[in-house]
Amino acid sequence: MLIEIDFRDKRPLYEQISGKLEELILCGVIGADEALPSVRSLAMDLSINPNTIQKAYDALEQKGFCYSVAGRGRFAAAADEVLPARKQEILDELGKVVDKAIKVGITEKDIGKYVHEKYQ
Amino acid sequence: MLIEIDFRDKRPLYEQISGKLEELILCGVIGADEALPSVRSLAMDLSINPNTIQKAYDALEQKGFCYSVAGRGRFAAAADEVLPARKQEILDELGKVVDKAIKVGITEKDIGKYVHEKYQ
Amino acid sequence: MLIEIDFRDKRPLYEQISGKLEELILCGVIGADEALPSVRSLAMDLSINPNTIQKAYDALEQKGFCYSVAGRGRFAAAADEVLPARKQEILDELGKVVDKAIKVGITEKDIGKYVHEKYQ
Amino acid sequence: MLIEIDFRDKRPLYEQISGKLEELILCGVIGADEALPSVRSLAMDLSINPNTIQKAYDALEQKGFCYSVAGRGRFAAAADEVLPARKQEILDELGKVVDKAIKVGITEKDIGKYVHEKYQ
DNA sequence: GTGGTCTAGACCACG
DNA sequence: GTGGTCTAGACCACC
Repeated sequence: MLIEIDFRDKRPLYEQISGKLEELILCGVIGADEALPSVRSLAMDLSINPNTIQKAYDALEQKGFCYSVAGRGRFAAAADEVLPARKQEILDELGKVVDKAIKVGITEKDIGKYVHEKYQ
Repeated sequence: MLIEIDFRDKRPLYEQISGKLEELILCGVIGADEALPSVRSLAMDLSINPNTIQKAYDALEQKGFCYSVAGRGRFAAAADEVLPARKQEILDELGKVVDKAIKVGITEKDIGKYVHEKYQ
Repeated sequence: MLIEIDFRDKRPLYEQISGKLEELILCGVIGADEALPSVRSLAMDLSINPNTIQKAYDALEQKGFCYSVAGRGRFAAAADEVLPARKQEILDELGKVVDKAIKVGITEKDIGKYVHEKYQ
Repeated sequence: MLIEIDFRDKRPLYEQISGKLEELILCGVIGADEALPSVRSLAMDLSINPNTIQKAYDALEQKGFCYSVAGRGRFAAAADEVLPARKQEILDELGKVVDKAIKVGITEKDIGKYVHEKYQ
């Protein structure tokens, strides 16, 4: 699988996992209506308690990144459906960071330069 | 006092407190070598246990935002001494957000526009 | 366990504990990613309050000697990751002592002889 | 006066002060049987509580660095009388640091090189 | 079970 | 009065 866990990461495991899956869905690595690995198989794969995977999937579904069909499994939502919300989420985050930057006297130009480098 | 606590905030109390104090010191509201409120008095002020304040102050001191003198009290460090580190910290944070933005297809131009609005 | 507490020692308990653990990790007695005793169990072991152990572990983690995983426990960092910093720390300490020695007229040769004996 | 206080120093004030005086006496800046400043004048000088100075002088006298004459004041001991003890004290300290160095794998050669630089 | 946070109340050294 | 350490016991999220 494409998911790797970083045990040093301070975020809870389930959040790491759901985060990774969000990415995979958004980037199209997991296509629309494609089946996600079952709770048990993914748990085996990552050597992690199934409860934790369950929690990750619950969070994912709650955010609209996948849907479950009773008795059949879980399937990815279409990237287009969740992308706009996700974009807004990121922009909000960006807003907070910029606020902090302004407070300590980082100029708009500094940020522009820094961002530009990232896009190279 | 200039510190207020938000009990709905998910962050631990001590982090909220040390965060606020960081700001106040960085922005010069608390000048270099100015005395910070004593552990006990701030605890009374915020109706919070002194141990929690102590922990907040410990974190603050560990980051270099203040220093303590036995029997005398606690004093703010000069803003200049900690500002550069703080700036870098914020830029790093910015970097992470931009990485996410790139991943979901937000363009550099979008970010630039968004940032520009913030600076108005 | 390999940790013992000396109540005559003037250093605070948490410092003694974190100090001992630093040693054990640096010398490889506790290998990389090996689990450290849990806060509660070590507290029982040493007949010490869990909060004190927690504080010791916090200090340890802050210095990079271990990392914690929520719900799983605490694990030692690789010795290689922290050894260089520790070496520098010791050399700095050495520097201070040598400065004092110079001030009172101890010769380089005296020190050399003294150090040499230690290495026998 | 030649004494300066560093409020960021974690050592208690009285220890800083007695330490500085020890140095001055050992290096001969304050000659044998020379009068030390009175408690009150030194307290004024450093803007410090006289009790603190008193404590520093007590420590100094207890270590043999000075002696007091009732009604006349306090006078420095001869450097020769206290030097040997002080030298041994420093060598002991050196021993502890070297022990630590050995434990983390610093070689005798490394130490030699480091010490040599200090003596340049 | 684990780590993390918080409260309550005590004691110490320092100034 | 100040900061610092320690104990006792509680609650939470995570696994």
